[in-house]
Amino acid sequence: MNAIVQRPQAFAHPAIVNAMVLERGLPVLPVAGDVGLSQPISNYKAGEEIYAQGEKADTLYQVAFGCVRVYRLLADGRRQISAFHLAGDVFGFENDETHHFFAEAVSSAGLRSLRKPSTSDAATLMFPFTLRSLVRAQEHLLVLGRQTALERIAAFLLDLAERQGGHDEFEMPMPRNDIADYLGLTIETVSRSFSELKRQGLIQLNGLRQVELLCPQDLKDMCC
Amino acid sequence: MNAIVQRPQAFAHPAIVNAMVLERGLPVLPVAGDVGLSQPISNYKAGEEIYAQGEKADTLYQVAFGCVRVYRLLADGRRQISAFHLAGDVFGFENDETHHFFAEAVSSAGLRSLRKPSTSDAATLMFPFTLRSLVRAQEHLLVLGRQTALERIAAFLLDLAERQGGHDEFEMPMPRNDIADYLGLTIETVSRSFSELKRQGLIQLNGLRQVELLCPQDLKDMCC
DNA sequence: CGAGATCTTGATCTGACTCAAGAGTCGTGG
DNA sequence: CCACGACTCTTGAGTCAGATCAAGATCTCG
Repeated sequence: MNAIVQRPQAFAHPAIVNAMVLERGLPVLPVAGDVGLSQPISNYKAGEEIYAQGEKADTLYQVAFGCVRVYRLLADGRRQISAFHLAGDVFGFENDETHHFFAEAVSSAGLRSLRKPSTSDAATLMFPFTLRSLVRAQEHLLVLGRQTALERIAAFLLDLAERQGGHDEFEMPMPRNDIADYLGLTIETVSRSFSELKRQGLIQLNGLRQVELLCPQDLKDMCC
Repeated sequence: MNAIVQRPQAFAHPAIVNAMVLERGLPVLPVAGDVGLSQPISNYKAGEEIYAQGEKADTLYQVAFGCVRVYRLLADGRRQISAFHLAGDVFGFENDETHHFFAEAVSSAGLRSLRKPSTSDAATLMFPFTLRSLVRAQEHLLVLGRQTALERIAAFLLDLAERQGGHDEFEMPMPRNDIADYLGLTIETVSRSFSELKRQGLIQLNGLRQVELLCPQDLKDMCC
C-alpha cells in the first residue's frame, strides 16, 4: 500500500504528468537528471515568498504543481502581476544578478530549483523557456494596452483553460485580487465582468474558483 | 584601398559604433563575421514593412540605424506596439516558425539580417537578446497595467533618453500616433500629457520630435 | 506657396475607479 | 454540528481620467 503511494511520487505523480502534458512541445526541463531540475520538490504554502526584488538571482525554478505569481510594486503600493506560472513553467531568470520582481506562491505550490548554470549552459537550457515567456508577455501587452475589461477577462479565462489542458471546466487558483492586478483592473471590475459573462450565458461558476466555459467560441470572438 | 574600405565597414561604421555604445554590456551581435550579422545593411524607408503577421519567421534582424516598431492588431483595428527597436537592438525571434507580429520601419532604418541558425546556435547567440527583450516587455507591463497617462509619458521619455546615450536632449523618432499605441493611450492624451509636462517645466520641445529633459530627476520621481 | 499630414486644444461622454455596504465562504473552536 | 469571525466576493451609487468628437494650428515637402 505504502509502495503504491510512493512510486507514483517520482514520475506518475499527477502534477508532473500534468506538467509534461501542459508544456506541449517543450519537455520537462531538463530531460531528467543531467542538470538538476529533477531535484526534490520544495513546498511553499499559499502566500509564501519565493524571492523578493533586490535579492540575488542565482536560482531558476520550475513549477511542479500549484501556482506562482511574479509581480512588481510601485512606491505607492500599486501592483502589477506580470505572470502566473503553472505546472511546467520555468521562471526566475533575470538580466543581471539581481531579482527585479517578487515571486510568491498563490496556492500551495511545489517547485524544483536549479542553481543557475554557467552562461553558455543556461543559454542552451533556458532559451526555449525565455522565448515562451517573452511571447506571453508580448501578448499580454496587447491585453493591457488595448482591451476592455470584459475582453481581458475573456482572454484570461481562455488562456487559463488552455494552459490547464484545454478543458471547458477548470479551476482558477488565484483570488479576484490577483486577477485584477494581472489584468490592470480593480477587483470590483473583475467581479462585475464575471457577473456580466454569467449574465450573457458564456460562463458558469461552480464555486468561486471553479469556472465552466459554456461557449468558448463566443469568448474567443469576444477577445480576438 | 578596397581592403581599407572593407575593414572599417565591419567595425568603425558610425551606426555600428553607435550600436556598441547603446547596448552597454552586450556586444554587437555577433562579435563580427562568424555568424552573419556583419552582413551588409539593407535600407528601409519610413513606414516600410519588414515582416507581417503570418509570414514565415526564418530571419533575425539587428538595427544598424533608425527605428523599428513591432506591433499587433485586433480585428477592429486597435493596435498595440509592443516595442520600438533602436540601433543595436535585435528582433524577429518567434516561438514557432511564424511571425505573430508586424514589423515596420518608423523612420528610415538600416537593418542587418541573419538567417536563423540552428536551434542550438540560435540559443547561444540569441539568449542575451531574448532576455533583454523579456525584461523590457515585463517592465512595460507595469506601465500599461498600473500607470497614469502622465507617468507613462515620463517613463517613455526616460527610457528613450537612456537608450540613446543618456543625454538630456534627444530625438523621438516616432510620431505621437505610435507613442499612443505603444503606451495604450490616444494621440490626444499623449499630446495633452506633453503639454502638461511642458507646463510643469519638466520638459521642453525644440521642434516636435526634439525633446529636452529639464528636470530628469523629477521625471524619475514621477514614474517610479 | 499650397496641400496633406501631423499635432494641439476644447467640449463632452463614458468605462472603469472609488467608496460603501452587504452577502457568501471557509476554517476554527466550543 | 453549529456558531463565530475573518476573509473574499458581489453589488450599488457617484466620480473621474482618459476616450471621443470636433475644430484649428503647425509642420513638411513638393
